[in-house]
Amino acid sequence: MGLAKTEIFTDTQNEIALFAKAFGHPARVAILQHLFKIDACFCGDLVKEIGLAQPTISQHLKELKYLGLIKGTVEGTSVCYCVNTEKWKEMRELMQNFLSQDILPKEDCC
Amino acid sequence: MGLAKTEIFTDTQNEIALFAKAFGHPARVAILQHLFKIDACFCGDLVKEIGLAQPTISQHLKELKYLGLIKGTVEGTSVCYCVNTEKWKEMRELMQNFLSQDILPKEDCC
DNA sequence: TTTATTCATTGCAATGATACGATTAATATT
DNA sequence: AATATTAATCGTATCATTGCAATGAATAAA
Repeated sequence: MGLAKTEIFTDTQNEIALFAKAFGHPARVAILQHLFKIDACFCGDLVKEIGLAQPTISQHLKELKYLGLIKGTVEGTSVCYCVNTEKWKEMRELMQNFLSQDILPKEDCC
Repeated sequence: MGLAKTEIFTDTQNEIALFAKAFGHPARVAILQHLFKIDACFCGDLVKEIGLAQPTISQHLKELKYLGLIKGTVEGTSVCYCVNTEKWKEMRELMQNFLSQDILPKEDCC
């Protein structure tokens, strides 16, 4: 059916999946890396930097903005994007919890 | 076109996206959490635990196995699944590098 | 005001992902 | 051998995602 049955999972599981899905495309990974590297960036610069069409970049930015991972403020005809560090840390906390489940060293069973 | 243009991104960016996509579904998050919790698990147990049909769980397991994050060994009619801790740590290294880009405290620009 | 620039939105085509019923393959059990 | 159990695979339906051309909206520059 192409639809994830979110209702049978915990909030945490769904939240992890949502953030992970945002990183599930190399363009969004590249956008975030670039925003971290140069602090702030206009959409047009990202189009040049990444190499995808402007509507495509705009769409990826929209998703990242929807999750709160980036912010965008209008500056004349341009829009300045940057990482929302507050939300980023919140997300990282969640993801690192998930990634660090194996603190206790265990033997692989199979 | 529904196709990510992987050729215009770096290997690292594509790799991050691949692993992230694996965590982009709550069922796979739940499967991994359960495998960590009880060390090893049969497919049938996961079907009961998660609440999705057996073919669906089997499909999710296949993806996790393809990425090397889990291992599965046949035990009679059952298949025992467990986390591949080696690969898991490798993946975590990659993801944590990405998640820790903001070590230097910066001001949000917008 | 006219033109240019910048970016969002819309609409479309193509592909991917999710879910499951039905079936198949393999081993255990009787 | 016949049956049961377990899990993979196949086929199919449905929705999601990706990408871009075309267009629209808003501000800046002439």
